[in-house]
Amino acid sequence: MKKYNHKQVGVKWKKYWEVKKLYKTKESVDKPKYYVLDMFPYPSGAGLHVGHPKGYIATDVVARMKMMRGFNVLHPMGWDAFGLPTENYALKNKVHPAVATKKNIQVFKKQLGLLGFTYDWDREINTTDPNYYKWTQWIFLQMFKRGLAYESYEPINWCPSCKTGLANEDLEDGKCERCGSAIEQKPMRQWVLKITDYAERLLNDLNLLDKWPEPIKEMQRNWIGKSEGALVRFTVIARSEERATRQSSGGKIEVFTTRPDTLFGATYVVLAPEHLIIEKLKSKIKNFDEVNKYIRKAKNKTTLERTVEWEKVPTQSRDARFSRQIEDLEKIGKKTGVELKGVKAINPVNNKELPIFVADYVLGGYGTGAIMAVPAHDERDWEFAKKYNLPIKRVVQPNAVSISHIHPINHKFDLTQALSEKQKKLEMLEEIYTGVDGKLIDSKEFTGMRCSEAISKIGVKFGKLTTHYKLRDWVFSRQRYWGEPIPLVRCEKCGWVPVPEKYLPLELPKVKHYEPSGTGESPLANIKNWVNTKCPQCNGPAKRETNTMPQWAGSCWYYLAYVMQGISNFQFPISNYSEAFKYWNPVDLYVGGAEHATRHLIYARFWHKFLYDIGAVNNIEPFTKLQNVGLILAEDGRKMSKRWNNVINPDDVVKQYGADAMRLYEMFMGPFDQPCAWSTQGVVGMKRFLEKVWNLKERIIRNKKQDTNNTQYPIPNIQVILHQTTKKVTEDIEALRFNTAISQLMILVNEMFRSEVLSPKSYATLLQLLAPFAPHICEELWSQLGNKKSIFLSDWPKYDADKLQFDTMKLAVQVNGRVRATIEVPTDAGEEEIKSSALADENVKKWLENKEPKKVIYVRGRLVSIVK
RNA sequence: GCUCGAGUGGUGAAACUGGUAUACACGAAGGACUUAAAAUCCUUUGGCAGCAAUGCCGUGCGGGUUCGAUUCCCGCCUCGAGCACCA
Repeated sequence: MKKYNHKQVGVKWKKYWEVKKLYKTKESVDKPKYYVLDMFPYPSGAGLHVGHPKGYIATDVVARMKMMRGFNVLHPMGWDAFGLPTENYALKNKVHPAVATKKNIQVFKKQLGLLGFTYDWDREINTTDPNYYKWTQWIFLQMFKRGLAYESYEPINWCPSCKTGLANEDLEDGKCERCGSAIEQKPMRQWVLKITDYAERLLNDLNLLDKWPEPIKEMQRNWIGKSEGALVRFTVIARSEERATRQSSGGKIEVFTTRPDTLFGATYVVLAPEHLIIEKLKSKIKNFDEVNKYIRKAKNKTTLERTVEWEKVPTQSRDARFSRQIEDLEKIGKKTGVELKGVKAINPVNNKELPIFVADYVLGGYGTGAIMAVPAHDERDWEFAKKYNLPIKRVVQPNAVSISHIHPINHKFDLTQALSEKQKKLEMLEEIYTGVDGKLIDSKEFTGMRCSEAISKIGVKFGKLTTHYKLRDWVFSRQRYWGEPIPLVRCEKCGWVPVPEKYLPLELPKVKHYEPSGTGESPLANIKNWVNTKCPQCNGPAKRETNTMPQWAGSCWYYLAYVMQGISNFQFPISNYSEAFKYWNPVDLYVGGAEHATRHLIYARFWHKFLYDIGAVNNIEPFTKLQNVGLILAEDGRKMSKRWNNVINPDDVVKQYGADAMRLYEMFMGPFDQPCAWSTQGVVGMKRFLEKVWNLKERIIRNKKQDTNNTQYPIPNIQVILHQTTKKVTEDIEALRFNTAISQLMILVNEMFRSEVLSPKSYATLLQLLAPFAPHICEELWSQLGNKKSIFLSDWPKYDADKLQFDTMKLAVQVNGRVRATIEVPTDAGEEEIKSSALADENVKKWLENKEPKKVIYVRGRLVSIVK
């Protein structure tokens, strides 16, 4: 008997699959489709570590099973290759980014090739291929034509180290997500996509995604950040202490509030330090110098907060620079502000004059940058009012129910007393109520009205009901080289003119120098003969847009590109692909890291909805089911990184233990979406298991030669376990519970191992069930059984629901909730029969102490519980 | 601070809808084979007591509901993730 040689088996079958084109996806066959997609990798210079393929293995297991279950499966792979890392790498190593990209892709492809995936490489895509990005450009132009891409001069996030503008999504704690530098606000010209037009749909349609992880949906909801409220205008007057008359200042402050019902409780108004009205009121503000000084300090503080890397500074070893920064921050304090003396705001509900403050706790970038403060019903306003001794006025009386929620009630608790204590505290303004379960007090004609009703009534009467989102429009231009050129031309006569479709792709010019200029201009601006062009409309002199698209552009539609690849090589028009889109969309299963929750996954949903609106696709959500991959950590429990020198290369693992052992191990490690540390010992265990499967084959041969009578172990046992395993493996793979599927396969193999003999049929079934996880070895053993066709062309095993149980079953017998005996009864025994045999058990009798049981409960197939 | 998610052997982890907690694997210990080692195979492996049968304890902590709780309820602790003055 030949020993299992993973290397030989691996090479042999990879070649066979390639030659037979086994994984070539066919169009429009008479089968249901299944589209299973991985988040395509960014081919970096470092190559893959063992963590990367985890998701790919999972989709491969699903793809193989679906194939065997009769689906027409699309399981493609490609490269998301534009972006800063490659460009920076290229600059550092003095190679062109296109060259570096090509090389990196080769390495990645070779590494992936070792693992035996079912990718249809005929559909490979690459976002940096002009043939690909002409469509990225085309989609952008469609947005431009419909007013969804616009030019803006607003200040944006600027990373001084990467020398480019960034979208909100690209920030982490106010720092550049890529390099960690503090972000500056820099006013500059940029292209922006109106994603906010889709905010409501992006939010609502999350409800359709019942196969997405709840946390991801929650993150998107937070990111979109919808809040409903009202805009209310406060007139600003000039008021001097000497003169008792109001003087119009000409200014108005508009505030956004979600609680217009508390308008009667507003006791002051607060502006963000960035608010423009402050400058306008300059002449009316008596303490303008003080205010101005404060504003500078506040802005400084924001920068400081962004610069200090709290989490990276251990308390013991803060260096002088950090200590100083932190000290400065602490000196400035938490919520601070300054009153604008000489001006007041008029509350529209009661004509009262309210003081106006500028304070750091109001953000310039949200709402209108101004708020009305209701300290009695808002935590932050309350804090501020306490600190600066400002008046607090209650206008909401909470319901008794909501009071009792504040104080947890237990049995020894006197509710009436608690209520009155709570009431006292509220009245003394020692505590506040911020909820909406209550009625208005002291609010003129609205007194007595429920908060929820008053929100709209007061909102409509004194302001305008509106909805606000945290989501900002997507800053879509980058001042860097390695990205898709934005296909627009600036003509003095015609303005911005799109590059006509027939001239797409607008190719990225090949240049020697592509360093970022840092001036806010893209490096493309220096290439005169590229920049200077003719207007497509009037043929007059014109200049090209020199900014490029952000890294996320190409991944917004790539799942459609794989489908297009099956039809023709990216030919216009889009209608060429309608049929194919109709067949393959949406993606049935999408697997990837959770870090994409608020970027790629929002952007792609946005683009897809847009493509739906222009009739390019006919469904409104691109991904039916989303599954997150849990990170694989290094053996030491840290993230795998060059820095820690703990990276494990999949090539080495494959070489030593084989692709099948590695695949099996990564699926067995633990729940798929949980992070887990790598263990080389674990891989060894999987190799042992595969050897066991290999050696089992011997028992079939022996069966042919020898008499089957002399066996202690009845074969029917294997039959039952085989049916159980078929059921469990099928269900578990569908639900992506790979670890328990594999453990069930191990149970089956252990059982087969205990048996002297094995029928070829049982063995074949085992191989089929194991094949999605360990394709090479199963294919080999399958062919050794005499099969001429690939195991993946065979039909997935079916189980018989009647054969899932043994003839007898073991039941636990509990007396007063404790297991005191185990009885064995025929599986088809009736309830009475089982109860009496439980009561007849010696041990049960002992624990019953000859008393009559009060109650006997039988739980089907589980246990008998006797109450003494 | 707020919102989720999670705490089970030496380790990764199982457990259907409230029904025998620790499946499966790793590691460890002992044994067989071997000149020896590796590999392989067999046995043991939650804790305590006991020769054993068996008993008691045990799923982060404290309570509760139940014949029965890892699972449900209340309160707390720890860890992880996300958001972080969003009016």
